[in-house]
Amino acid sequence: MSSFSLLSPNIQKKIWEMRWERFTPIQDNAIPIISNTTKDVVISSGTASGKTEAAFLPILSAIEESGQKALKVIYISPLKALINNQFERIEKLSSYCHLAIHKWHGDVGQNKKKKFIENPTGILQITPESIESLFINRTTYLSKIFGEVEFIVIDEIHAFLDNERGVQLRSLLSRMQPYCHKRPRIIGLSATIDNFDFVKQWICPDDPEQVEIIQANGYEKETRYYLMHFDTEKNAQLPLELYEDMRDLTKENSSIIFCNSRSLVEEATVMLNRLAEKDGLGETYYPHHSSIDKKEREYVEKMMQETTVPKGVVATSSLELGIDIGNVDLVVQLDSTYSVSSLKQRLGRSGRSTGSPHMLQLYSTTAPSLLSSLAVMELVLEGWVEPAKGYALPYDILFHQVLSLLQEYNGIKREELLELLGENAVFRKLPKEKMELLLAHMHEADMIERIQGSGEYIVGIEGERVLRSKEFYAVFMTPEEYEVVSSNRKIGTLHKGIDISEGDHIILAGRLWRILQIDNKRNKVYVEKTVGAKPPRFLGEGGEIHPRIREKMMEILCSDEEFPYLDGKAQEILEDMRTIYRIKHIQPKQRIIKKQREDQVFYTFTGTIIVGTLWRMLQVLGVKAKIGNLDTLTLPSEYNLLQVLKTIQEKDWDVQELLAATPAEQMFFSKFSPYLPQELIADMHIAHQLDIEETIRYLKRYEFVVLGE
DNA sequence: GACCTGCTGCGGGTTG
Repeated sequence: MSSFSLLSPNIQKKIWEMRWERFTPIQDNAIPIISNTTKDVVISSGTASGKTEAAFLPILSAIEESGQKALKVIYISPLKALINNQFERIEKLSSYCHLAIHKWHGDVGQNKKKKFIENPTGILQITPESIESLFINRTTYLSKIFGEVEFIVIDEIHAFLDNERGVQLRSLLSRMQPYCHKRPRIIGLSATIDNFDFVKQWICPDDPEQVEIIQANGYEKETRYYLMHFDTEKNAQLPLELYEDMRDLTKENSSIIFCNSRSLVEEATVMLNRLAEKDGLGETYYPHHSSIDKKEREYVEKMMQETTVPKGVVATSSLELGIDIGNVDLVVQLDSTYSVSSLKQRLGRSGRSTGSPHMLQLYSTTAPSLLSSLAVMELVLEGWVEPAKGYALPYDILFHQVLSLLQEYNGIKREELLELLGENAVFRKLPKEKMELLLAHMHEADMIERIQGSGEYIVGIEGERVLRSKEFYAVFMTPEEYEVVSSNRKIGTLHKGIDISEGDHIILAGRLWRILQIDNKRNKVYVEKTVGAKPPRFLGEGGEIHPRIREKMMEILCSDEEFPYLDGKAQEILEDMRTIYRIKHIQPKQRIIKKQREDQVFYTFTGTIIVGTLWRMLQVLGVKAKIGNLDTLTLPSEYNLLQVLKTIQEKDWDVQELLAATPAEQMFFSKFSPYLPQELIADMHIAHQLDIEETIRYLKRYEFVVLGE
């Protein structure tokens, strides 16, 4: 235990008390670097590898004394639930150190917040949105809170790398800096990710090379996995045999059953409980997704932690991040995930104790889903994950942060504002003239005003309206919802915009309900218990699929490789899909266009952004195409597609042409984009949705083969 | 062709 001697006596005492025999590999690697250097650190490894302790043991040792007088550590989490989980964990570790630990998020009462503000010491656990609220509502306390901070720990940092929420958080970290006596060290905790260069840049843009990456060396748990296929007709309910198989598998094991939609979670829960009832066991499966009431979800989480008999939780990605539901034996994935990192994270949730293997059961219900499941699983086995790439162009968050900054400074000179933005890690690279354009636009719309005389900017009348809303703090979009209520008990929510009527029967939170009344004014739906119902629909958007997954699918189609983890039916379906590729000797460097009687289908096998760009290019050339399942392009057979693709390749594309062909309702859209001038929305659309260079490279890289009827 | 995340201050009412 070489790391042991680096820790303070009180922490050592705690470790003796907990009877730890050894540190995990990640802890052994992290403790010396956090203790003996002043570097920023990323600790990257799977769930349950002891990352929290790897960071907090040395941090608590370092701040044990000074932390009793001032706030020394800010722990930032993407989830309130994670803060609540980690609160107990960190409190336990620090029980001999006399350090205060404070929770601050939307569910924490005003009294506790007031108490902390008056005497900020020790450790603060907080969400990005609540940090935003400090800058807006507690401006006079910022020096007192941030002045002595030495460590900023960011949990699940991978959840912040590619989205607007991460831009907001990174901006807030930059905004903290002027209040801190010295730059706090940033410690990121992450699931396994790729592209560490990007992460280093994110953490410390001024000196990325000083950031140290710590990974567990080599040791990986044994993984057992199996894929079964149950062919299902389009839009039909999943076959009973599938549910029976799933029931058998989860009868004697605790499990998480991941589904790709909330509706399916509801359907599967009811079906599995019916089967369990036949065994005389009653309710042993519980649904978990974001449209189920929070209290109900917390009950399920707690019950999973404490149960001694095998139970199953049927979930969406709501259980993908580190919410503690205890250990489960088995993870089931119903149809392919949309990303490799998602499957990897889900897989990591199985394995009851350190000795027992990860267990994963994949099911597929359609041929394309089988192929995708296989590709994603093979990429997990190869150790590949989607690389972090960031949020392309953050003008929407710039708008948001300008309002928040004006509130924070309560009047600021134009030059000072531009200087602050120029120092901000996420806005510094934006062109000056675009920033000026945004300020002029905000001024014109009364979002901001200039005080006569001093010329300082302040929040304008319209800006107040945006800033003073509780919707302001979070930068991501949320759908409008009804609250579903039964005799004064909250059950969950339904999306507005989905067709529902009084008298409809729905499944929600694993139970069957009849809709009594829809109150559009109060956004409430009143229900009563019933029998016989279908799950409701929810709104959703298609996401982005990385090209590598599609390429892998094509490689699988073109090879003879056998996958021993497939059942007979899956092998049969795969062989079926492979036939035409074998007969025509198709290679992975080729892509095929199947001519049919009335149309032709182009099997692109590349990522969504490239297909989207290609589709827009076809439109500019007057070629009408439809994007279908698996990102295929279907177009009338009269076109000579080979000729068209050649034209696209040789044309000198101007992105403005593609933009001009894009109707307003298909332009980039986010929570704050409606407040931007057209020019900046267009810039964002280009940066986020179009990739001419990659699309041309794709066309050059592959050979396209036309197959007849 | 989907999923997930977050939130102030204040006024008015209710509950222990």
